[in-house]
Amino acid sequence: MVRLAMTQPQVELRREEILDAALELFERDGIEAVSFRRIAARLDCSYSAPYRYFASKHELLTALRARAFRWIEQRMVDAIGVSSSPIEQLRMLARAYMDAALELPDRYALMFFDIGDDDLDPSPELVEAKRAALGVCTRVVAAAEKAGQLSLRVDPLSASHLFWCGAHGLVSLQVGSQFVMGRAYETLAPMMIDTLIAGLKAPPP
Amino acid sequence: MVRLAMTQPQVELRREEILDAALELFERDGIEAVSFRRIAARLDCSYSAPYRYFASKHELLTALRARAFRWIEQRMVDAIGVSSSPIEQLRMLARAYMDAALELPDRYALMFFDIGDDDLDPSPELVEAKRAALGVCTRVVAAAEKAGQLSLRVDPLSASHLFWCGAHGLVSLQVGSQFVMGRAYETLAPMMIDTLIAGLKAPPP
DNA sequence: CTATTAACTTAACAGTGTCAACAATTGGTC
DNA sequence: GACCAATTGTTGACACTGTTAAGTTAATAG
Repeated sequence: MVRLAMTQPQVELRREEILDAALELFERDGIEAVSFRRIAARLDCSYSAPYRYFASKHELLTALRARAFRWIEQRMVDAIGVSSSPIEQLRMLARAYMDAALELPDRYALMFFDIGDDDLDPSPELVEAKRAALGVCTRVVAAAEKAGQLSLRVDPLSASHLFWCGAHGLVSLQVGSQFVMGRAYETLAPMMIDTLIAGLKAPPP
Repeated sequence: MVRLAMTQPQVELRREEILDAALELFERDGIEAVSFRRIAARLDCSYSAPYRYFASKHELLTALRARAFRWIEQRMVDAIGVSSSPIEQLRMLARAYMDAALELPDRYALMFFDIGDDDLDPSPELVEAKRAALGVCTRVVAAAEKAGQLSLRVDPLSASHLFWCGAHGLVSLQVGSQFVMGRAYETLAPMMIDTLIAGLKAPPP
Protein backbone atom coordinates (compact mmCIF):
# COMPACT_ATOMS: atom_id res chain seq x y z
CA MET A 1 0.00 0.00 0.00
CA VAL A 2 1.25 3.43 -0.90
CA ARG A 3 1.55 6.07 1.77
CA LEU A 4 -0.27 9.31 1.42
CA ALA A 5 1.61 12.56 0.98
CA MET A 6 -0.16 13.94 4.01
CA THR A 7 -0.83 11.82 7.02
CA GLN A 8 -4.41 11.75 8.22
CA PRO A 9 -3.83 14.20 11.10
CA GLN A 10 -2.15 16.64 8.71
CA VAL A 11 -5.16 16.59 6.43
CA GLU A 12 -7.40 17.25 9.40
CA LEU A 13 -5.14 20.11 10.42
CA ARG A 14 -5.38 21.72 6.98
CA ARG A 15 -9.15 21.37 7.07
CA GLU A 16 -9.20 23.20 10.36
CA GLU A 17 -6.99 25.96 8.95
CA ILE A 18 -9.39 26.44 6.08
CA LEU A 19 -12.35 26.47 8.45
CA ASP A 20 -10.57 28.98 10.69
CA ALA A 21 -10.08 31.31 7.74
CA ALA A 22 -13.69 30.86 6.66
CA LEU A 23 -14.91 31.55 10.17
CA GLU A 24 -12.86 34.73 10.46
CA LEU A 25 -14.34 36.00 7.22
CA PHE A 26 -17.81 35.02 8.35
CA GLU A 27 -17.59 36.64 11.78
CA ARG A 28 -16.09 39.80 10.34
CA ASP A 29 -18.16 40.43 7.20
CA GLY A 30 -21.01 37.95 7.20
CA ILE A 31 -21.99 34.99 5.09
CA GLU A 32 -21.52 36.80 1.79
CA ALA A 33 -17.84 37.29 2.54
CA VAL A 34 -17.25 33.56 2.72
CA SER A 35 -15.96 32.56 -0.68
CA PHE A 36 -13.24 30.22 -1.85
CA ARG A 37 -11.38 33.16 -3.34
CA ARG A 38 -11.28 35.12 -0.12
CA ILE A 39 -10.39 32.08 1.95
CA ALA A 40 -7.53 31.33 -0.43
CA ALA A 41 -6.28 34.89 -0.21
CA ARG A 42 -6.16 34.57 3.56
CA LEU A 43 -4.26 31.28 3.36
CA ASP A 44 -1.94 32.43 0.58
CA CYS A 45 -2.94 29.67 -1.72
CA SER A 46 -4.86 29.39 -4.94
CA TYR A 47 -8.64 29.68 -4.95
CA SER A 48 -8.99 26.09 -6.01
CA ALA A 49 -6.79 24.53 -3.34
CA PRO A 50 -9.53 24.19 -0.68
CA TYR A 51 -11.41 21.92 -3.04
CA ARG A 52 -8.94 19.20 -2.09
CA TYR A 53 -10.44 19.30 1.40
CA PHE A 54 -14.06 20.30 0.77
CA ALA A 55 -15.93 18.94 -2.21
CA SER A 56 -18.22 21.97 -2.37
CA LYS A 57 -19.04 25.19 -0.64
CA HIS A 58 -22.04 23.47 0.88
CA GLU A 59 -19.75 20.93 2.49
CA LEU A 60 -17.54 23.70 3.88
CA LEU A 61 -20.51 25.56 5.33
CA THR A 62 -21.79 22.31 6.77
CA ALA A 63 -18.54 21.85 8.67
CA LEU A 64 -18.84 25.42 9.91
CA ARG A 65 -22.40 24.74 11.03
CA ALA A 66 -21.28 21.66 12.96
CA ARG A 67 -18.80 23.88 14.79
CA ALA A 68 -21.59 26.29 15.65
CA PHE A 69 -23.74 23.50 17.08
CA ARG A 70 -20.87 22.34 19.27
CA TRP A 71 -20.45 25.93 20.41
CA ILE A 72 -24.07 26.36 21.48
CA GLU A 73 -24.00 22.96 23.13
CA GLN A 74 -21.06 24.12 25.24
CA ARG A 75 -22.95 27.25 26.18
CA MET A 76 -25.81 25.13 27.46
CA VAL A 77 -23.51 22.78 29.33
CA ASP A 78 -21.81 25.73 31.01
CA ALA A 79 -25.16 27.17 32.03
CA ILE A 80 -26.58 24.11 33.74
CA GLY A 81 -23.46 23.67 35.83
CA VAL A 82 -24.24 26.55 38.14
CA SER A 83 -27.73 25.56 39.23
CA SER A 84 -28.87 22.58 41.21
CA SER A 85 -32.59 21.94 40.82
CA PRO A 86 -33.37 20.13 37.54
CA ILE A 87 -36.22 22.47 36.74
CA GLU A 88 -33.92 25.41 37.36
CA GLN A 89 -31.29 23.77 35.18
CA LEU A 90 -33.87 23.53 32.44
CA ARG A 91 -34.66 27.21 32.81
CA MET A 92 -31.00 28.20 32.69
CA LEU A 93 -30.33 25.92 29.74
CA ALA A 94 -33.13 27.38 27.66
CA ARG A 95 -32.12 30.88 28.57
CA ALA A 96 -28.47 30.18 27.73
CA TYR A 97 -29.48 28.86 24.33
CA MET A 98 -31.54 31.93 23.50
CA ASP A 99 -28.96 34.34 24.87
CA ALA A 100 -26.22 32.72 22.82
CA ALA A 101 -28.33 32.93 19.68
CA LEU A 102 -28.99 36.63 20.17
CA GLU A 103 -25.41 37.30 21.15
CA LEU A 104 -24.09 36.02 17.82
CA PRO A 105 -27.14 36.20 15.57
CA ASP A 106 -25.17 35.68 12.36
CA ARG A 107 -23.67 32.51 13.70
CA TYR A 108 -27.11 31.32 14.76
CA ALA A 109 -28.50 32.18 11.36
CA LEU A 110 -25.75 30.12 9.78
CA MET A 111 -26.89 27.12 11.81
CA PHE A 112 -30.40 27.19 10.43
CA PHE A 113 -30.91 29.67 7.64
CA ASP A 114 -28.33 29.52 4.87
CA ILE A 115 -29.09 26.06 3.67
CA GLY A 116 -29.35 24.59 0.25
CA ASP A 117 -30.34 20.98 0.71
CA ASP A 118 -29.62 19.11 3.86
CA ASP A 119 -31.38 15.90 3.02
CA LEU A 120 -28.98 14.84 0.30
CA ASP A 121 -25.71 13.61 1.71
CA PRO A 122 -26.34 14.39 5.37
CA SER A 123 -22.99 15.06 7.02
CA PRO A 124 -22.46 12.62 9.90
CA GLU A 125 -20.47 15.27 11.72
CA LEU A 126 -23.36 17.73 11.61
CA VAL A 127 -25.95 15.12 12.54
CA GLU A 128 -23.85 14.12 15.52
CA ALA A 129 -23.35 17.74 16.59
CA LYS A 130 -27.10 18.35 16.49
CA ARG A 131 -27.84 15.12 18.32
CA ALA A 132 -25.34 15.98 21.04
CA ALA A 133 -26.79 19.45 21.53
CA LEU A 134 -30.32 18.11 21.83
CA GLY A 135 -29.01 15.45 24.16
CA VAL A 136 -28.10 18.07 26.74
CA CYS A 137 -31.69 19.28 26.75
CA THR A 138 -33.16 15.80 26.82
CA ARG A 139 -31.06 14.71 29.80
CA VAL A 140 -32.09 17.74 31.86
CA VAL A 141 -35.75 17.22 31.02
CA ALA A 142 -35.49 13.58 31.97
CA ALA A 143 -33.84 14.53 35.26
CA ALA A 144 -36.59 17.02 36.01
CA GLU A 145 -39.21 14.42 35.26
CA LYS A 146 -37.47 11.82 37.43
CA ALA A 147 -37.30 14.37 40.24
CA GLY A 148 -41.05 14.75 40.00
CA GLN A 149 -40.82 18.37 38.96
CA LEU A 150 -42.48 17.66 35.63
CA SER A 151 -45.58 15.55 35.07
CA LEU A 152 -45.53 12.50 32.81
CA ARG A 153 -47.77 14.04 30.16
CA VAL A 154 -45.18 13.53 27.44
CA ASP A 155 -41.92 11.62 27.24
CA PRO A 156 -38.61 13.45 27.84
CA LEU A 157 -37.53 13.36 24.19
CA SER A 158 -40.77 14.93 23.02
CA ALA A 159 -40.66 17.44 25.83
CA SER A 160 -37.12 18.48 24.95
CA HIS A 161 -38.26 18.92 21.36
CA LEU A 162 -40.95 21.28 22.56
CA PHE A 163 -38.41 23.35 24.44
CA TRP A 164 -36.06 23.41 21.50
CA CYS A 165 -38.83 24.40 19.11
CA GLY A 166 -40.08 27.11 21.42
CA ALA A 167 -36.64 28.57 21.99
CA HIS A 168 -35.67 28.32 18.35
CA GLY A 169 -38.91 29.86 17.18
CA LEU A 170 -38.53 32.76 19.53
CA VAL A 171 -34.94 33.65 18.74
CA SER A 172 -35.16 32.95 15.03
CA LEU A 173 -38.09 35.34 14.74
CA GLN A 174 -36.15 37.83 16.81
CA VAL A 175 -32.74 37.43 15.16
CA GLY A 176 -33.29 39.31 11.95
CA SER A 177 -36.13 41.32 13.41
CA GLN A 178 -37.95 39.15 10.95
CA PHE A 179 -41.15 39.64 12.77
CA VAL A 180 -42.95 42.60 14.16
CA MET A 181 -42.41 41.73 17.75
CA GLY A 182 -44.85 43.74 19.75
CA ARG A 183 -43.22 42.38 22.86
CA ALA A 184 -39.56 42.47 23.77
CA TYR A 185 -37.36 39.43 23.95
CA GLU A 186 -36.64 39.96 27.64
CA THR A 187 -40.31 39.50 28.48
CA LEU A 188 -41.11 36.81 25.91
CA ALA A 189 -38.19 34.50 26.67
CA PRO A 190 -39.10 33.70 30.31
CA MET A 191 -42.76 33.71 29.28
CA MET A 192 -42.09 30.94 26.78
CA ILE A 193 -40.08 28.90 29.25
CA ASP A 194 -42.64 29.29 32.05
CA THR A 195 -45.57 28.54 29.79
CA LEU A 196 -44.01 25.36 28.47
CA ILE A 197 -43.07 24.20 31.97
CA ALA A 198 -46.55 24.99 33.26
CA GLY A 199 -48.07 23.19 30.29
CA LEU A 200 -45.94 20.11 30.90
CA LYS A 201 -46.79 20.12 34.58
CA ALA A 202 -50.51 20.28 33.93
CA PRO A 203 -52.42 17.00 34.12
CA PRO A 204 -53.46 15.42 30.81
CA PRO A 205 -56.93 16.27 29.51
CA MET B 1 -47.02 68.42 -15.34
CA VAL B 2 -45.92 65.73 -17.74
CA ARG B 3 -47.93 62.56 -18.00
CA LEU B 4 -46.21 59.24 -17.42
CA ALA B 5 -45.96 56.73 -20.20
CA MET B 6 -47.47 54.12 -17.95
CA THR B 7 -50.32 54.91 -15.63
CA GLN B 8 -49.93 53.88 -12.01
CA PRO B 9 -52.13 50.77 -12.37
CA GLN B 10 -50.13 49.70 -15.41
CA VAL B 11 -46.93 49.90 -13.42
CA GLU B 12 -48.52 47.82 -10.68
CA LEU B 13 -49.64 45.32 -13.29
CA ARG B 14 -46.13 44.98 -14.69
CA ARG B 15 -44.79 44.48 -11.19
CA GLU B 16 -47.27 41.67 -10.70
CA GLU B 17 -46.23 40.08 -14.02
CA ILE B 18 -42.61 40.10 -12.93
CA LEU B 19 -43.55 38.63 -9.56
CA ASP B 20 -45.64 35.96 -11.27
CA ALA B 21 -42.68 34.93 -13.38
CA ALA B 22 -40.39 34.94 -10.36
CA LEU B 23 -42.87 32.84 -8.41
CA GLU B 24 -43.19 30.28 -11.19
CA LEU B 25 -39.43 29.89 -11.29
CA PHE B 26 -39.29 29.65 -7.52
CA GLU B 27 -42.03 27.06 -7.18
CA ARG B 28 -40.60 24.99 -10.00
CA ASP B 29 -36.84 25.03 -9.34
CA GLY B 30 -36.29 26.68 -5.99
CA ILE B 31 -34.72 29.87 -4.81
CA GLU B 32 -31.56 29.44 -6.86
CA ALA B 33 -33.58 29.54 -10.05
CA VAL B 34 -34.85 33.02 -9.30
CA SER B 35 -32.57 35.38 -11.19
CA PHE B 36 -33.18 38.50 -13.21
CA ARG B 37 -31.89 36.71 -16.29
CA ARG B 38 -34.34 33.84 -16.01
CA ILE B 39 -37.24 36.12 -15.17
CA ALA B 40 -36.45 38.23 -18.20
CA ALA B 41 -36.28 35.16 -20.42
CA ARG B 42 -39.75 34.21 -19.24
CA LEU B 43 -41.11 37.69 -19.93
CA ASP B 44 -39.31 38.08 -23.27
CA CYS B 45 -37.53 41.19 -22.17
CA SER B 46 -33.97 42.12 -21.37
CA TYR B 47 -32.42 41.04 -18.09
CA SER B 48 -32.18 44.61 -16.98
CA ALA B 49 -35.79 45.60 -17.57
CA PRO B 50 -37.12 44.41 -14.19
CA TYR B 51 -34.80 46.90 -12.52
CA ARG B 52 -37.28 49.59 -13.53
CA TYR B 53 -39.74 47.99 -11.12
CA PHE B 54 -37.50 46.53 -8.43
CA ALA B 55 -34.43 48.37 -7.25
CA SER B 56 -32.67 45.15 -6.26
CA LYS B 57 -33.11 41.44 -6.02
CA HIS B 58 -33.68 41.84 -2.31
CA GLU B 59 -36.62 44.12 -3.02
CA LEU B 60 -38.06 41.60 -5.46
CA LEU B 61 -37.74 38.75 -2.97
CA THR B 62 -39.27 40.97 -0.31
CA ALA B 63 -42.36 41.45 -2.47
CA LEU B 64 -42.51 37.71 -2.98
CA ARG B 65 -42.27 37.18 0.74
CA ALA B 66 -45.12 39.59 1.37
CA ARG B 67 -47.21 37.48 -0.98
CA ALA B 68 -46.32 34.38 0.99
CA PHE B 69 -47.37 36.00 4.26
CA ARG B 70 -50.73 36.94 2.76
CA TRP B 71 -51.08 33.38 1.55
CA ILE B 72 -50.49 31.83 4.97
CA GLU B 73 -52.77 34.41 6.55
CA GLN B 74 -55.54 33.29 4.21
CA ARG B 75 -54.90 29.67 5.15
CA MET B 76 -55.41 30.57 8.80
CA VAL B 77 -58.53 32.61 8.11
CA ASP B 78 -60.01 29.72 6.13
CA ALA B 79 -59.26 27.32 8.97
CA ILE B 80 -60.92 29.23 11.78
CA GLY B 81 -64.11 29.63 9.79
CA VAL B 82 -65.19 26.05 10.27
CA SER B 83 -65.01 25.83 14.04
CA SER B 84 -66.98 27.66 16.64
CA SER B 85 -65.31 27.53 20.03
CA PRO B 86 -62.51 30.10 20.30
CA ILE B 87 -60.13 27.59 21.82
CA GLU B 88 -60.93 25.20 19.00
CA GLN B 89 -60.41 28.02 16.53
CA LEU B 90 -57.00 28.57 18.05
CA ARG B 91 -56.19 24.90 17.65
CA MET B 92 -57.30 24.88 14.02
CA LEU B 93 -55.46 28.08 13.24
CA ALA B 94 -52.17 26.81 14.61
CA ARG B 95 -52.60 23.52 12.84
CA ALA B 96 -53.44 25.25 9.56
CA TYR B 97 -50.32 27.38 9.85
CA MET B 98 -48.07 24.40 10.38
CA ASP B 99 -49.74 22.29 7.72
CA ALA B 100 -49.37 25.08 5.19
CA ALA B 101 -45.70 25.46 6.03
CA LEU B 102 -45.03 21.77 5.54
CA GLU B 103 -47.17 21.63 2.43
CA LEU B 104 -45.02 24.20 0.66
CA PRO B 105 -41.76 24.12 2.61
CA ASP B 106 -39.80 26.09 0.04
CA ARG B 107 -42.32 28.90 0.17
CA TYR B 108 -42.18 28.86 3.93
CA ALA B 109 -38.39 28.90 3.85
CA LEU B 110 -38.57 31.94 1.58
CA MET B 111 -40.62 33.74 4.20
CA PHE B 112 -37.98 33.37 6.88
CA PHE B 113 -34.71 31.92 5.66
CA ASP B 114 -33.32 33.56 2.54
CA ILE B 115 -32.73 36.97 3.98
CA GLY B 116 -29.89 39.39 3.69
CA ASP B 117 -30.77 42.32 5.87
CA ASP B 118 -34.30 43.12 6.82
CA ASP B 119 -33.61 45.98 9.16
CA LEU B 120 -32.39 48.39 6.53
CA ASP B 121 -35.20 49.78 4.47
CA PRO B 122 -38.03 47.66 5.88
CA SER B 123 -40.68 47.24 3.22
CA PRO B 124 -44.02 48.65 4.44
CA GLU B 125 -45.81 46.04 2.36
CA LEU B 126 -43.99 43.20 4.11
CA VAL B 127 -44.38 44.70 7.55
CA GLU B 128 -48.10 45.08 6.95
CA ALA B 129 -48.43 41.52 5.65
CA LYS B 130 -46.71 40.16 8.75
CA ARG B 131 -48.78 42.34 11.04
CA ALA B 132 -51.99 41.20 9.39
CA ALA B 133 -51.04 37.53 9.69
CA LEU B 134 -50.20 37.88 13.37
CA GLY B 135 -53.41 39.83 13.82
CA VAL B 136 -55.47 36.78 12.94
CA CYS B 137 -53.79 34.86 15.73
CA THR B 138 -54.05 37.70 18.22
CA ARG B 139 -57.79 38.15 17.66
CA VAL B 140 -58.52 34.48 18.19
CA VAL B 141 -56.42 34.40 21.36
CA ALA B 142 -58.22 37.48 22.64
CA ALA B 143 -61.57 35.88 21.88
CA ALA B 144 -60.57 32.74 23.73
CA GLU B 145 -59.47 34.79 26.69
CA LYS B 146 -62.66 36.83 26.69
CA ALA B 147 -64.66 33.61 26.55
CA GLY B 148 -62.89 32.50 29.72
CA GLN B 149 -61.20 29.58 27.96
CA LEU B 150 -57.76 30.97 28.65
CA SER B 151 -56.50 32.39 31.92
CA LEU B 152 -55.23 35.94 32.20
CA ARG B 153 -51.63 34.93 32.86
CA VAL B 154 -50.34 36.86 29.87
CA ASP B 155 -51.89 39.43 27.55
CA PRO B 156 -53.31 38.28 24.19
CA LEU B 157 -50.53 39.81 22.11
CA SER B 158 -47.83 38.04 24.10
CA ALA B 159 -49.81 34.83 24.04
CA SER B 160 -50.20 34.97 20.28
CA HIS B 161 -46.46 35.51 20.03
CA LEU B 162 -45.90 32.35 22.01
CA PHE B 163 -48.13 30.41 19.64
CA TRP B 164 -46.43 31.87 16.62
CA CYS B 165 -42.97 31.14 18.01
CA GLY B 166 -43.92 27.60 18.94
CA ALA B 167 -45.46 26.84 15.58
CA HIS B 168 -42.67 28.51 13.67
CA GLY B 169 -40.00 26.77 15.67
CA LEU B 170 -41.57 23.40 15.11
CA VAL B 171 -42.09 23.65 11.37
CA SER B 172 -38.86 25.48 10.64
CA LEU B 173 -36.90 22.73 12.36
CA GLN B 174 -38.93 20.20 10.44
CA VAL B 175 -38.91 21.90 7.04
CA GLY B 176 -35.41 21.14 5.85
CA SER B 177 -35.14 18.16 8.18
CA GLN B 178 -32.75 20.56 9.77
CA PHE B 179 -33.00 18.76 13.00
CA VAL B 180 -32.83 15.15 14.01
CA MET B 181 -36.43 14.87 14.96
CA GLY B 182 -36.76 11.80 17.10
CA ARG B 183 -40.49 12.42 17.08
CA ALA B 184 -42.75 12.86 14.08
CA TYR B 185 -44.49 16.09 13.21
CA GLU B 186 -47.90 14.52 13.55
CA THR B 187 -47.29 13.83 17.22
CA LEU B 188 -45.31 16.97 18.03
CA ALA B 189 -47.69 19.48 16.44
CA PRO B 190 -50.73 18.79 18.64
CA MET B 191 -48.36 18.31 21.57
CA MET B 192 -47.03 21.82 21.14
CA ILE B 193 -50.49 23.34 20.80
CA ASP B 194 -51.88 21.48 23.81
CA THR B 195 -48.87 22.25 25.97
CA LEU B 196 -49.05 25.96 25.22
CA ILE B 197 -52.78 26.07 25.85
CA ALA B 198 -52.38 24.13 29.08
CA GLY B 199 -49.54 26.42 30.11
CA LEU B 200 -51.62 29.51 29.44
CA LYS B 201 -54.58 28.09 31.34
CA ALA B 202 -52.47 27.31 34.39
CA PRO B 203 -52.60 29.78 37.26
CA PRO B 204 -49.63 32.12 37.70
CA PRO B 205 -46.90 30.96 40.08
C1' DC C 1 -43.90 68.15 -35.87
C1' DT C 2 -40.81 68.44 -32.22
C1' DA C 3 -38.96 67.79 -27.79
C1' DT C 4 -39.20 65.45 -23.67
C1' DT C 5 -39.35 61.47 -21.01
C1' DA C 6 -40.19 56.96 -19.59
C1' DA C 7 -39.28 52.10 -20.99
C1' DC C 8 -36.17 49.17 -22.72
C1' DT C 9 -31.65 47.09 -24.63
C1' DT C 10 -26.91 46.29 -24.85
C1' DA C 11 -22.32 46.08 -22.98
C1' DA C 12 -19.59 45.68 -19.39
C1' DC C 13 -17.75 45.07 -14.53
C1' DA C 14 -16.79 42.51 -10.60
C1' DG C 15 -17.79 38.87 -8.51
C1' DT C 16 -19.12 33.73 -7.72
C1' DG C 17 -18.79 28.10 -7.63
C1' DT C 18 -16.81 24.60 -10.09
C1' DC C 19 -13.96 21.74 -12.97
C1' DA C 20 -10.15 20.13 -16.11
C1' DA C 21 -5.48 20.25 -17.38
C1' DC C 22 -1.07 21.03 -15.84
C1' DA C 23 3.05 21.70 -12.52
C1' DA C 24 5.26 20.79 -8.20
C1' DT C 25 6.22 18.36 -4.30
C1' DT C 26 6.39 14.58 -1.41
C1' DG C 27 7.24 9.69 0.19
C1' DG C 28 8.22 4.94 -0.47
C1' DT C 29 10.89 1.50 -3.14
C1' DC C 30 14.77 -0.31 -5.67
C1' DG D 1 20.69 8.65 -4.48
C1' DA D 2 17.43 7.78 -8.38
C1' DC D 3 13.01 6.70 -9.87
C1' DC D 4 8.08 6.49 -9.74
C1' DA D 5 3.55 7.10 -8.17
C1' DA D 6 0.36 9.70 -5.89
C1' DT D 7 -1.04 13.75 -3.89
C1' DT D 8 -1.11 18.68 -3.39
C1' DG D 9 -1.35 23.13 -5.50
C1' DT D 10 -1.83 26.36 -9.66
C1' DT D 11 -3.70 28.30 -13.74
C1' DG D 12 -7.22 29.01 -17.00
C1' DA D 13 -11.60 28.66 -18.27
C1' DC D 14 -16.81 28.16 -18.16
C1' DA D 15 -21.21 29.49 -16.96
C1' DC D 16 -23.39 31.89 -14.10
C1' DT D 17 -24.81 35.95 -10.90
C1' DG D 18 -26.33 41.16 -9.40
C1' DT D 19 -25.73 45.61 -10.75
C1' DT D 20 -24.74 49.91 -13.26
C1' DA D 21 -23.98 53.08 -17.25
C1' DA D 22 -24.63 54.43 -21.77
C1' DG D 23 -27.28 54.28 -25.67
C1' DT D 24 -31.95 53.24 -28.15
C1' DT D 25 -36.75 53.13 -28.99
C1' DA D 26 -41.29 54.69 -28.56
C1' DA D 27 -44.91 57.37 -26.97
C1' DT D 28 -46.85 61.46 -25.27
C1' DA D 29 -47.43 66.72 -24.36
C1' DG D 30 -47.17 71.15 -26.25
